[in-house]
Amino acid sequence: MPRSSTSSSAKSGPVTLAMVARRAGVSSQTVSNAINSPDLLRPETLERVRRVIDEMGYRPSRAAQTLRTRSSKLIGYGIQPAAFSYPVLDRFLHAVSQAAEEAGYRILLFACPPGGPTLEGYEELLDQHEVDGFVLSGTERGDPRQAWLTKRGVPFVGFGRTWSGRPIGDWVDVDGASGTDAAVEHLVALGHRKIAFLGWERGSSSAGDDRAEGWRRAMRRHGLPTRGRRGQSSVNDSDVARAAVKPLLDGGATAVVAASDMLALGCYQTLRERGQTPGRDVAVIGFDDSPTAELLSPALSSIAQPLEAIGRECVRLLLARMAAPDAPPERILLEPSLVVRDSATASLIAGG
Amino acid sequence: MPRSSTSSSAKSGPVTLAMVARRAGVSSQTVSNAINSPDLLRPETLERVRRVIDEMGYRPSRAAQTLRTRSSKLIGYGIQPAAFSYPVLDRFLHAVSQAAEEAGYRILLFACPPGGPTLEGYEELLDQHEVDGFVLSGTERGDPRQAWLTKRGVPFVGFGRTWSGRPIGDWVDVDGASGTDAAVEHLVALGHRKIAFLGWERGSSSAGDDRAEGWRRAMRRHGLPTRGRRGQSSVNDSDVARAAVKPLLDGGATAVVAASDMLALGCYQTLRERGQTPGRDVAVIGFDDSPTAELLSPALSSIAQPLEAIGRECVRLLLARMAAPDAPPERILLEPSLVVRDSATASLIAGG
DNA sequence: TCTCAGCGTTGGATCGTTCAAAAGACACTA
DNA sequence: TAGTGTCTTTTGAACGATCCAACGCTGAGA
Repeated sequence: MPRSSTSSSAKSGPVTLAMVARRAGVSSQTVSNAINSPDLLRPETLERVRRVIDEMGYRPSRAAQTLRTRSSKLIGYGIQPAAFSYPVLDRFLHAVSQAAEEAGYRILLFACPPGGPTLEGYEELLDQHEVDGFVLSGTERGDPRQAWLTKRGVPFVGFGRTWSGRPIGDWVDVDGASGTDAAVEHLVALGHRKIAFLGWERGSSSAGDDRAEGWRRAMRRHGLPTRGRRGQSSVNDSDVARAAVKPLLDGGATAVVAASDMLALGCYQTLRERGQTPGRDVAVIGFDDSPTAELLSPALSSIAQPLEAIGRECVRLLLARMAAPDAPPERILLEPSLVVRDSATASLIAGG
Repeated sequence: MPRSSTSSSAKSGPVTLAMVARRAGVSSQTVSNAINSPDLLRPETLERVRRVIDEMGYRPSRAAQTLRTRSSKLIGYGIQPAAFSYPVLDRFLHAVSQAAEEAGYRILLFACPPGGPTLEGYEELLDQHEVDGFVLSGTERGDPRQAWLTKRGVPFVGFGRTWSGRPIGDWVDVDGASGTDAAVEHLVALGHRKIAFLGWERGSSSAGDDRAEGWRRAMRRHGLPTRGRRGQSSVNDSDVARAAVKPLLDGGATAVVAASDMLALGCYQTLRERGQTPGRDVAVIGFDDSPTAELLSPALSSIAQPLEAIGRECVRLLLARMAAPDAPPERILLEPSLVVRDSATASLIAGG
């Protein structure tokens, strides 16, 4: 019956390879092989060693493994202050952690200073050999991290494309354009023609531009005009968001696709100020499917990112990069999915 | 001029203590002392060693330090799947990371399985000597973690009280009762008398019961009846939340204090269904001050937790416990602050 | 008959750091 | 001059794992 190391090693400190070896009557290298390359052992030896490992509750010391193999089995993730984070960060972190663990890795969190990530934290972690690689997120135009990590030969994967210049390194991203495109399709099917887009300032956020592009191309495909239907808000200001909606509504828009749930909320507010009801007078679709979306009244339709898949792919690409540093870069574009709720179900054709 | 290890060690691998020692003309122990106990060196030697360290961009290897000192300088945090997390987790994690870094520690994330944290992940991390201690959160009645960690002599700190039986270990918590008490005070000052509380099922969440208690005592202090004014919703179901609000409104409540922003949102919805306007017809105050609170219309008043202070205190208590394993436990109760927004500003007295 | 690759295992060196204790330098006293 | 004490630096040995080059033996191929 397996026993935890607690009881077996109560007085004598941790159980080591050598202790297991002595008890099993083999050398410590054999025990090491039993764990790392079991096929090298004769089946009966393997069985015996394994039994002793279980009996003694042996677990290899990560510090010693790291020192010897020069691999910490840790993946660094720099967490940014709240202002820059996004509403489903917790789900993303859980997904990445889970995927990492399945591959024997863990996530090391470190705090990025406010005002955008600097290289300092990354450099320290690397110089101390504390991590094997990084997962980046919140990469924007002019972000120096990818180029710097590439130059140093450090494995990394971005959640989010590299937007500036030619692409650097591996990344996983969500096809935001495809999401807003699908949103427009859904609205057109409901009978909407005057569909506006509420995003951020042009060029201020690459993901935002991408989402705008999906709207634009779907509109064009249906022969619908986009002029005067694109509203621009600043990133973190709900007042500006509310103001930006007004010209869209003045222009007679019957539906609004927003680049985030926060912007969609701004849209809700402006509608209410005008005595209109979101979902009935004007359809609204958000982006991110944040937890509050389904709690709003009316419940907010939103474009959901496949976070579990994102986490899985991030880890997969990162491990592949570690295994083959010179392999050609791999880029994964995942499809988001439109979650339809009350804010975008009423049909314009049937009248409502 | 300090140079990163990149350039100095481009071909020869990492800069080690021995390399610094050779270049500085001292033994490696002296270099170690220069870093860990500078007062042992003669000032001029110290100066010389330090210059070489800078020149070569030397940074000690954490793995080697960990192996030798048996301290990884890592703090474990088990992240739970989204359903159990709470809306300001990202800010909490950033705060803890930051505080940890200032003390030379980092946060190691690991994924807890859905359905509540198990001991397995904690045991593995400990047996492998991967972490020095833990920060726990989401502790509820019957949570086995504190007792188990205490028995094994592992340092930990809870964000959230231990509720079952007598208290175990150190913790940092927010005085939820004080928060809801203050909310009631604020509402009373506005002229409200019929103030309801919307919480979770009695006993299902200890923090929820605590928040209810603050409401009850403040009501009692003002001689206001609480009977029939406490609504109970289940934890993660917005339909139930909406239903639970109805009897409260039927009872003539002019204000609702909710145990979370999500519940407050359910309250918004029910009000709208009845053609009433939150903030004008019925005042609403939420809890957590999640990012969406200020984006709602009307902007939701909410009780904000001092997350930076929480992170700081968590780290402080944890380090203190590591330094003195047998010291009496320390418990910190922090005051939340009421953030007043449009959902609770209209005075009942002046009429509105 | 001789060479040699392969079998499963072992001993020894090594990763980079810190700890404990010894050694050297130097001044001061007897 | 030898002895004592203080201050500074060095030496040698861990810490716990993995990598490398053997070990002695067997059977196949030349």
